Amino acid sequence: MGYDFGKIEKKWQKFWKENKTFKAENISDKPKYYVLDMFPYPSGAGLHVGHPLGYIASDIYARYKRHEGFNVLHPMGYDAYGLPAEQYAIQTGTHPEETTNKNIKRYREQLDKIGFSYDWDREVRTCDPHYYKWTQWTFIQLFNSWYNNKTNKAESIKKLIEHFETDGNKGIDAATDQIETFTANDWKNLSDKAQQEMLMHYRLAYLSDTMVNWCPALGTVLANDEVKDGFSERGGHPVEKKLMKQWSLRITAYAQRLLDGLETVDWSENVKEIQRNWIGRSEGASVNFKIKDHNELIEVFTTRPDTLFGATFMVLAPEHELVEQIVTDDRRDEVLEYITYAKNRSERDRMTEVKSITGEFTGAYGINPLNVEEIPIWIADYVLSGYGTGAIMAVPGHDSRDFAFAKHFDLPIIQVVSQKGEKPSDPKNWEESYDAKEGIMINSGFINGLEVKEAIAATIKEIEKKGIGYCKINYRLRDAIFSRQRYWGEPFPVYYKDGMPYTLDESELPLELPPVDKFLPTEAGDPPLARAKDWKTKEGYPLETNTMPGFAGSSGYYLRYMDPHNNKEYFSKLANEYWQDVDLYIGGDEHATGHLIYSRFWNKFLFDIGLACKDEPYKKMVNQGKIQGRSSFVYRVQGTNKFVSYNLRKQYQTQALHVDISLVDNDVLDVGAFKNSNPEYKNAQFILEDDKYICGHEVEKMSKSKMNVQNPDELIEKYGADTLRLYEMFLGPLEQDKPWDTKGIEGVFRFLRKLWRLYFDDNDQLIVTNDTPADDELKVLHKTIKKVRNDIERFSFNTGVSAFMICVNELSDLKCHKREILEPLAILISPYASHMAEELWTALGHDPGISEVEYPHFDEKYLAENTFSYPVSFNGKMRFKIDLPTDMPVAEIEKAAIEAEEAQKWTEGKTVRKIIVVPNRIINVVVQ
RNA sequence: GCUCGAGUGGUGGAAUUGGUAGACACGUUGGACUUAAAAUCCAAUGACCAUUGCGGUCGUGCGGGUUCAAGUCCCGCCUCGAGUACCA
Repeated sequence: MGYDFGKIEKKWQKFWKENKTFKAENISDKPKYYVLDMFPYPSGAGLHVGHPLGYIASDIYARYKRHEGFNVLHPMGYDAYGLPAEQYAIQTGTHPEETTNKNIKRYREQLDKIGFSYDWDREVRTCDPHYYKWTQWTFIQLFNSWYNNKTNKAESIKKLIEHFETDGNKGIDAATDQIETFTANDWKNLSDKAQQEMLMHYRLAYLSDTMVNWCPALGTVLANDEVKDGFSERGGHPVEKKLMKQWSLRITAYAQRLLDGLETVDWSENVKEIQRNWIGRSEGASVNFKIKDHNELIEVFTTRPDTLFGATFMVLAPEHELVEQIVTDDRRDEVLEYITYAKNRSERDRMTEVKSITGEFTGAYGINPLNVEEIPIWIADYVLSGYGTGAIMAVPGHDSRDFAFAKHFDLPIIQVVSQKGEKPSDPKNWEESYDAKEGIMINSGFINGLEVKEAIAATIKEIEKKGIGYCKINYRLRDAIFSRQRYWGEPFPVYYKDGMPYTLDESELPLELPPVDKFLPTEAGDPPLARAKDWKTKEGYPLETNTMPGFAGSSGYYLRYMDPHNNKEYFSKLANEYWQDVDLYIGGDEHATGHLIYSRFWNKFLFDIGLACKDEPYKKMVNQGKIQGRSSFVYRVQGTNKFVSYNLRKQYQTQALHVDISLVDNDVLDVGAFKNSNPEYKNAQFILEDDKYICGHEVEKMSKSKMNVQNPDELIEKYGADTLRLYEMFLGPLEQDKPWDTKGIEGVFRFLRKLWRLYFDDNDQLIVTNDTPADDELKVLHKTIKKVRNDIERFSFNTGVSAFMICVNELSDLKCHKREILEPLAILISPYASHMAEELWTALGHDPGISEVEYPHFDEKYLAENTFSYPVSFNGKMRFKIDLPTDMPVAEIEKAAIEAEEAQKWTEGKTVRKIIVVPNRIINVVVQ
């Protein structure tokens, strides 16, 4: 019978489930360790081999930590809201909940077969009212909070109202777009509604008219991170800009803290860098320009205030509010026409036509505040309304975009920075701008002769003194749009009175998702929830018809795992203080600008209001690479039904066609199966090489259309879960993208059977003896313990598997069947091949429960050597080896090396200049 | 364009701190066992040259450099991948 993985794996999966082996306790004397996988969306296609890669890695680590005596929290659940189930509902009428439950069930079955050590009692689903009650609850807290820049945290809106009542907004430094000041009297004279409108400018969850990414095909608004290159990430539909009343979260209030927090977490530099770019902090100055014959000011943001003397014109975004006021009558027609043109240009056009330069002169002039010169004001769509103030001072001499614009419209260019010792040249002859970050100021009044850095400081000082500007930090990060015009999401706990939104009382939560007749917008264009019957409060006020976006439910899920069945609160203080934060987070880096920013924000807010005890949610993160597919191809001779084998294809005009990888073994096509796979191929003919049809191959994304999807269930059926677990790890470094190739799995399967044979003979008889192990056997074991421990600690699971292979090869060669060696080995491999380890453990006479047994420690004394086989190099090239005692003095080693018989050949007729000896490493002889 | 990451045999990859390049595995070839198959085991396997044996030369994307010694460090390029894109 041999290694019967099917029987063994079923048995232990059942045992773990029935005994709740991996249940985590909230009260424990043990130290805690929290291992989390990124929240999966249960898609209809089920798992392919790429999905469990990270889960296997985290499972190995979690099991290792359990062996090390930690109380391990290793939960799993589902990010259950999402577009695919809803799109399916629109097409078929099936309720998304039904689809989602079905998919979750499938997902769970697949996960169970791999033998993960999850504590399933803690499972959460974002679409479960017991769960989303707390998502809604958090929204209410955000609505009732504002961000105090002075204390640098979120505070209660009640405190803000009290301040307004006594002092107006004087002395308030808040994250807000409210710039005008008002007094206590002003505040008191406002109507209820006007007061509510004012507060909207402060709330962390607020309703406003916002330029949004509207996706007509999906019928909803999308967040910036859900749009890629002007198309929706899900479905790839075109996206356009549209002004809509939407809920937003004031994540920009946290920009600096989100940036600073990155310094405190152990994440890959890659993801941290992506987040830094996404937050996009830039330091500079805000400067006010007067407008000739007008009272208004134009505020611009610049990172280079030192180049103010080089500003020869100004540019406003076409949407800028001052355009209509300042445009002169003789320019009005052209300017209005340009605004219309800019508005109608889709985001897509704008992106693809970056190089084309367009703009119009407004007829108005701004006044450079430092040299009082009049400079023309233009409008152009290369200035974005959404960044800074939507207006710039153009310094064509030292900014490539301004330069291109100036060249195109023949505007003046002045050089204000020059390199030390270099003569200024005439910008008229320049081919491109001189974007100098260093240099000496010229043509710049009082800052002439200063270094760029000094000039920036001096200019800011001067404009602050004159009251025309100030030092300013700008962020690229935008507030997060939080409304979706969809059905399958959390309803907002919000109702409207006099057109103003109010939150429901916490006692009314959860506000459950109502049934609707169709999952489509109403005829009036309102979101699907507007179809729900009696979608209003008891008092009859209408409820919000938007729903929350996908990232709402996934932002705080890791906190709910700490205390998932709590009906009174999000999670208890006790549970949170025990589990604190996630020690190890494993998942893809594709969430760098979405989930990983939003959940950090969410957590910081909960930290501010005293709920979460940690400011950062994920202490350490490892990003697993993607598993790519390995597609196979057949080559059809053009215009025929003839297929030519890979190496002969060049002799014909061919067309490469994807062929299902299940029809291909080791690049050889199963011709019969291929013929039967499609009626079109029924009568296909083949041009073979060596009587075989060889397929071509290519590494591509794993997808149905490329016919290269590898499903884990089939592999488990054939080889077992332990083989799959090991093979996924053996494939290569966890963090690296790598192609899936089923060929290699045989090697891992062979290894597990070889391991099995150390314990059992061909008749399934245990052959483990109680003999005392020899030194070389102990050495093999301890060498392996050292390597495997080290490899787990540094997440190098592929080399860990290699170490096991080497160990088993060596023990097999030694014919070692000794308990003192094989018992520790079973524990050592238990995080990897968990089912087999339990089986071996019980076969050795122990009670089940290897997962709690202490992980073996290595003893240096078994690794000690008496001799070392020195590689001897001549001028850096290894020539021969020589065995010498490990404690031999250097002088004697030199002598031994030189006098060795093989050395003569290399020293003959040459002078030995020098001998380098690194003890127990290398000998290098320098000859000439 | 900018930022980050990566380039090692036929393939996946190893070399953790500058110290034996190619561990481990796949694949391939040859052999043992077998009526046969599966399974298992043994041997060879970077390229080139020499093969009667000993061997030798080259080799980690390319070109330089530092060093007794470079896949690893420095400088300059090339290619691929990811992120971002008029961010002032």
